[in-house]
This record gives sequence, C-alpha cells and structure tokens, in this order.
Amino acid sequence: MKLSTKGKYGLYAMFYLAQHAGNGPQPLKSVAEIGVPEDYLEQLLGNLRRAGLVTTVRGAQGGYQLAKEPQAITVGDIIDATEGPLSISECLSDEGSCHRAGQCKTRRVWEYLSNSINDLLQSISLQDMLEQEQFGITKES
Amino acid sequence: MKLSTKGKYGLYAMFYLAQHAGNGPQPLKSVAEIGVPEDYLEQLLGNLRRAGLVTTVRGAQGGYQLAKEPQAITVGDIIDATEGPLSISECLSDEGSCHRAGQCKTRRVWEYLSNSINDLLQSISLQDMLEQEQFGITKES
DNA sequence: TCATACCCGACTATTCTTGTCAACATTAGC
DNA sequence: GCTAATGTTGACAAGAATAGTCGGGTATGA
Repeated sequence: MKLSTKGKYGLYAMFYLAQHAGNGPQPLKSVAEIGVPEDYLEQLLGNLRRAGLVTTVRGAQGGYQLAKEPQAITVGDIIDATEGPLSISECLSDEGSCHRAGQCKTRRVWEYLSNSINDLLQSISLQDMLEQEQFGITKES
Repeated sequence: MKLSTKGKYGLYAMFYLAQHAGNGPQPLKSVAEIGVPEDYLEQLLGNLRRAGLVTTVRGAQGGYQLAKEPQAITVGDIIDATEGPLSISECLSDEGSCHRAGQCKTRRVWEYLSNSINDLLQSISLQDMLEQEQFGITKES
C-alpha cells in the first residue's frame, strides 16, 4: 500500500502554491522547480483545477494559484484530486464483489480502515503544513 | 492509494484459519474456498509462513494453521507479510531522495501519516475480527 | 510405494505508473 | 493585429507492478 508520485507531487505543488499565495499566479515553469517534469506536472495541476483546488489564469503572465485559503485545503483533498478516491478494497466501491458471506466479515475492517485514513488525511490542511508542528508530530525521529 | 489483492487475500486466508483454529491443519484446497486461486494463495501463505504468522505440516493430512493466538496477530502483521512494508512515500525509506529543502517539509506529513496508519493496522487483531464490533466501528453505514 | 500435501522458482498477460509529445486556445503587451 | 507567454487537451509509450499460472520438487501418513 503506497502513494504514487501523483499524490506526492500534487502535495509538493500545492504546498509551493501555498507558500506563494498572494503573489499572483505562478507559472508552470516556476512550480516545476519543486523537481517535477513540467509536462507531467501539467496533468496533475489540471486534475487539481478540475477538483476546484486551484484556479488558473491563461495567457502571458498567467499561471496557477490556490482556489481557497490554505486552511480550507486538506491533504486528503489533494490526494483525492490527484490519485482518485482512495479505495482500500474494491469491496467498498463495487457492490457484489463480496460473493461469500464469510468474507464479508473482513469488509467491515476495510470500511473502518478506509474511514479512519480518510479522517486522518482530512485532518491536515496546507495551513497546518505552513505552520509546521501543528498536526500531531511529537516524537523525534 | 489502495491495497493490492495480496493483502486482501492474505487477510481472508488468515481469518479463515482463525475460524478453524484448533481443528488441525487446513489444507490449501480448503483455504482456497474463500475464493482465491490455489496457486496464487500458495505464494501468499508462503509469505505468511516466512513471516512467522502460520505454521505448516507437510505431507498427507498436512496443511496450514495459525502460528499464534488470534489476539497476537494483527491486520498490520498480515499486510506487512503479504504486501511488504507499507511505504507511503519512498522519501521515508530512501534517504537522499528529498533533494530540496523546501520539499522536505512535506516529509513530516508522510512520516506522520505512515505512523498513524501503521498504528491503526496494528490495533486490529484477528481476535477482534472474530468477535466483531470490537475495533471501533460504531456508525451504521 | 503411493497419494496427499506443502515448497520453490520461472514464466506471462494485463494493467498501472510515469512520463513525453504535439497541436491548440487564450491573453498581455507592444 | 502580432507575437510571445502561458494554460488545455489528448494521444502515445517505456517500464514496473500486479495477478496469476505452471512445472517440477520434497516430505509424510497410510
């Protein structure tokens, strides 16, 4: 179980935009300095735009900027937008794939895990990241 | 971010073994009745054996059984054994892939998420699953 | 010794990931 | 209006991962 680079890059990009909020639209070239291929990043920002997390200004001097305040955007929003909704098990989305009653006892586990992880992701906002220390990290590595 | 079938099938199989604990070794054929191809399941049970979660008896009347009590085996153990350790981001395992200081602020997020999810997975045992209702599910779907 | 069962490694088809590329649409500024 | 800067879109492709499949072992109870 791991995140693909889409979610990771998406968070990088959104964090970059959060850091530059208020400075006008940031062109793709600038955002790509976080270390992501431009052509690939473009796709991800497209998804983030369609999800309503960033707005764009086309043409010269255009670029990308956050569509909302940093505290109104969560890590979960970003991962949803870039990776698609996380589904621990397709049992949860596809009804009918649990063809045996015995197996369905495990379904409740997926349900519980899925809900818990979603809550977790929704509990961290870009603002929290800007402020650091805000989301429960206490132990030193 | 999703689990592969390995983790899912692994949990099915382990839950099956938990349900039949005390009835002697369960042959692969029986376990496969949960709806997993025998040849594939064999690989997964091999991983579970190497992880010390099941023991096997070879030869006629042989089969697989839990290596420990159901309360001593967690969903996290099973997923680790079948899917390999979950790594949200390779930033956490591979040092040096965070090549920019700016990006590394997001690293703490992965760290936090990773720890939280691991704790979550470790908090559910097979015994909890046998007893149902035991691992925090309260809301009706 | 034979049937039952686990053990192991190689092989493969399909899908997903991670980009790359080319053509197009929009707009600011001269 | 022209041009350069910029976002938009969809097609394409190499490589890796997933989800099995297969063929031959080895151990053991009857």
